[in-house]
Amino acid sequence: MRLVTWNINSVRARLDHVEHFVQTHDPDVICFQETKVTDNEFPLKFFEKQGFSHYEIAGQKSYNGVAVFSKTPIERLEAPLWCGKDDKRHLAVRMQDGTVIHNFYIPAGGDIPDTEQNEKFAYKLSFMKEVSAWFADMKAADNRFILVGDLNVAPLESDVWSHKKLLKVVSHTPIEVEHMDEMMASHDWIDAMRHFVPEPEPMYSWWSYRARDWRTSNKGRRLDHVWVTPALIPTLKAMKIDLDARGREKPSDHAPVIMDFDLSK
DNA sequence: ATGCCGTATGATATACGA
Repeated sequence: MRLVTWNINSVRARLDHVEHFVQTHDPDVICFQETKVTDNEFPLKFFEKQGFSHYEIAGQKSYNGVAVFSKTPIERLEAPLWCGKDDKRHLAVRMQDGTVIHNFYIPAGGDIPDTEQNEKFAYKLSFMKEVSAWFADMKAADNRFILVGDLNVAPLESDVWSHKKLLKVVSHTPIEVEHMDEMMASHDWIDAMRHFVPEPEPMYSWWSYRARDWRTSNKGRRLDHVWVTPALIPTLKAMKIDLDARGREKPSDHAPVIMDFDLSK
């Protein structure tokens, strides 16, 4: 099973990118974040043509929005209204074999890493707190859960181009890393990307649009994640961050992350 | 990295991203 997570930064602005990606990599399931479109405006016919007959979408106008497309049937699961907001940042689905996929778009958190001065930062931390409590409540040793998405935190030193320079930059501050550590501990989540690229090897999935030459300067951050519960560790087969997608004309600022599983194990 | 950019919107400026 080939699973992809991709912050697409507007699905309608990126259909040619999706088509090229699907033809090149043939994923079975794609989890999108930042679709930026209401459900009734979603280009569903395009995805059906690409071979994805099964989907769940949760969108709104302009901001946020998540979607899951699958070649095999998926069933949507109930999930909370995080922080009391219907912000379209989470979709939970179950595949036919019982594996559950959680697709998240965690709030970016604004510019100032201070909960007093910046309510977006407070919202980001509260969101992570609520997610942690929710997963802690449903913890069971045999759960086969996958959590993917744009989590908007680069927790490790080697997840950013300069640990020192980003310590006070939202996405890599110690308080955010603490909240992410708590989230990981809440269900014994394993960082499946780091399973394949251990520290201290740098690993990034996002590069700012503002860099003149993102590939050469390589001032990236690893904001996109694939986590699995311990029962799924033996099923992990391969991982790739598709830098080619980031290098195409008018790309998303996030690269797709591809994870291959052997779920028969 | 407070920026050299990009997306969306009853838009010709503004909110948001990170």
